[in-house]
Amino acid sequence: MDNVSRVYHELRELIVAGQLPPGARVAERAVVARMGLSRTPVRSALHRLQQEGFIGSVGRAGDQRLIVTPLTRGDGRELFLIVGHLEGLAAREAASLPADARKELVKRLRAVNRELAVASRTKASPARLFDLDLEFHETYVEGVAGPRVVALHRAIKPQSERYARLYVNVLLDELPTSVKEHEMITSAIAKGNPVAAQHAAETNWHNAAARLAAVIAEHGERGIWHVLGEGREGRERRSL
Amino acid sequence: MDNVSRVYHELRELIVAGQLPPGARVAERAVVARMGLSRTPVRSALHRLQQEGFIGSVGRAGDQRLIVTPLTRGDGRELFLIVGHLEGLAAREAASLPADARKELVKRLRAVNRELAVASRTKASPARLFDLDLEFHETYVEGVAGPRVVALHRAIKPQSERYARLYVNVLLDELPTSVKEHEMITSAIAKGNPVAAQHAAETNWHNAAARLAAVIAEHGERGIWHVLGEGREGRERRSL
DNA sequence: TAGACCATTTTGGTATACCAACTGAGGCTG
DNA sequence: CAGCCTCAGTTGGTATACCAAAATGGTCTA
Repeated sequence: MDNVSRVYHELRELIVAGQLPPGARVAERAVVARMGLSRTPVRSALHRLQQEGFIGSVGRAGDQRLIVTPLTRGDGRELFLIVGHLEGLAAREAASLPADARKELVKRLRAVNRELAVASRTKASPARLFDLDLEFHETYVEGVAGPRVVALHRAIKPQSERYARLYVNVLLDELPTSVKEHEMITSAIAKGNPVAAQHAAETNWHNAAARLAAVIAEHGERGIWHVLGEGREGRERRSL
Repeated sequence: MDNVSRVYHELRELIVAGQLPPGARVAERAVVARMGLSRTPVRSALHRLQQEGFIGSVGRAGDQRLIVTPLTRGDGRELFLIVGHLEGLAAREAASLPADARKELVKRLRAVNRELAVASRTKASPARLFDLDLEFHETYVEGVAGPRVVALHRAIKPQSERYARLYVNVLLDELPTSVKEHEMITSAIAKGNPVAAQHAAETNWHNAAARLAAVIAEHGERGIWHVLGEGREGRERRSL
């Protein structure tokens, strides 16, 4: 399963990073050529990406052509809400942990969130802010929630990152709000209040979904059109 | 993708129905022999089942043996909670629908729940009660929630059914409670109260998870041991 | 010149042969 | 008789050849 994992992760990375733009064609044989493997493992990886929603198919049944899933307003909203509910579940579990484990967790959460606050004030690079936000959320999901929630989270969260990366600059303005919401989650976990923790996490993402929807409504659905704007100068390959 | 789907659904049906007991070995070649296809489509279907959690792997990396996912208390609880949150999301969307669409939906929900109440009082067959409960939940998920939620629901809900089928008799005693909870969901949707609808749906499943955990704690984790009790008379094949 | 039609190419799906790693049982040895 | 070792069988992974259907692009005709 090692080779197919490699293909899976490499392609996923390309998609999340936007180097394979939404709507771009993804052809088995092209991936094969790029990766130097046979079609079999590539095919497995593509199936997995397709099932998880990174890749979609267009055309009727029988013959399907694979494309990178477009980024639409509705899809983004749904994605954020799903992630929010998964993390809500995780937060609930986190707040139900024994007191000492909770204390440990809260300590780590506060540390990360403090770093995020500082980085936000000092206008750190978007990438840095991103990673810190990511780390905060991972902290109360990984190792806390059950294996199924963690697996779903790992599969779905990166898809929400596609949206986040695309609208970074606009979304970063709201970072102070996020920091406050993070503190809400943390303190609910600290108090051992599962309902409040769940609610705080869901609210955080619900707000993010609303912000995203507003941004997309204003700026239009980016990414879909990028594909058509080909023929530019020396960019990296924009399709496979 | 047609052949793959056939294999996928047939195997999934066998697993959910319990004809392939938890822990049973699932060998590619055996499935190939049974289905009369080549390994390629079978392999795809198995990968999908594995990713969704119907099938698990045992043994270290490199060589993995596939088995039907065991039914444990922790896994059941997690599964029920996840489904509950997905349906909570759906219920929330349902309650946010325009008034006329909501009215239509509520009408169908009430009809199904009424049927369920009657069937419960008249001690209808477990299968019938099951299908009605299933239909109720499907009604406010399918066609209401977004495509991603629906897809996740379709992949995960059947796994919770494995538990439900295994503990039918015990779970059916609680059916009147379920009927009441269904009415809570329905009326929240009728009132157009998203928060209440979400909460009602989640509560329904949260209670179900608690009931299931209690039953499993009392009766032990069934299913894992069934596998060992092979060699009996003319049962259908219990492994592939 | 515009439109329709046909051949070529490209696509994903399938079957199959080969491979390395692991399992487990049997025999051999002390 | 116990323990170890070897070897065959089984498993999942990979590469590859073949296939049908659909998109593509060019040409021929009205």
